[in-house]
Amino acid sequence: MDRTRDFLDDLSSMFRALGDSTRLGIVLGLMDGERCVSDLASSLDISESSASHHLRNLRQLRLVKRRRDGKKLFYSLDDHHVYLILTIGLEHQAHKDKEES
Amino acid sequence: MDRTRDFLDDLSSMFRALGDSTRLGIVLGLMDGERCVSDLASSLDISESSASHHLRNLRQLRLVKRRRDGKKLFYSLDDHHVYLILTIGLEHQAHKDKEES
DNA sequence: TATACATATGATTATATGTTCAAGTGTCTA
DNA sequence: TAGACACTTGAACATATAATCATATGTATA
Repeated sequence: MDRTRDFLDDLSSMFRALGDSTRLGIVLGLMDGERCVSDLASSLDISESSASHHLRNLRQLRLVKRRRDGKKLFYSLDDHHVYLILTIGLEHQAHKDKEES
Repeated sequence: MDRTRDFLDDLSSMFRALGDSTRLGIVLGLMDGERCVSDLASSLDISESSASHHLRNLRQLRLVKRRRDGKKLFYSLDDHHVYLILTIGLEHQAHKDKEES
């Protein structure tokens, strides 16, 4: 009955999902709007299979959602919080980079 | 010369650091203020060695900082962005939990 | 300065995770 | 309805990572 543990596990899973540079590239690529798999794969220079695996991971954690249009599946960020977390992460990183120079 | 890649690697490293439930427990435990290693270790029910390893990881990424007072080392969050990211993460998770019920 | 305390570090090992490849599913169009 | 497209899935493998244990370091105090 340890909800604290589950909560920690769930939240850390979300951060872990963003903790892979390929997946992070994907979600950052979705900040401007929806994209289909082949588009993401080619712009990130990864295989469609790899993109698909990562998108599955992100979708299971409800970080992204998708809709079908014909043969294509368009992915987008699922929730405003995801956008916020990414924005602050970007700020944090920019701030660190500035300090280092 | 690929700064984009480095930027992605650095940012994903930060998220990855928060993507382990033990480390996440540590930083959440620091949201209320500084704590020493033995204190963190006992409250999270982990060994001091494990706590120390994780704190080292977090410190290398500049997510936490420390100060010495006598024999003890007091750790705290390094930067306001870290606090913000955690806050939004907590909100996101609470929001998801609510939807699920 | 010897001892205890608080923490750090390095090596080892077991597990988790990302990538790849081959095969499968769903959708459109000729 | 056959073929092409767009994507998904599962298995296999290689690498990354966390936990543990033994040892080392830094600090206070008797």
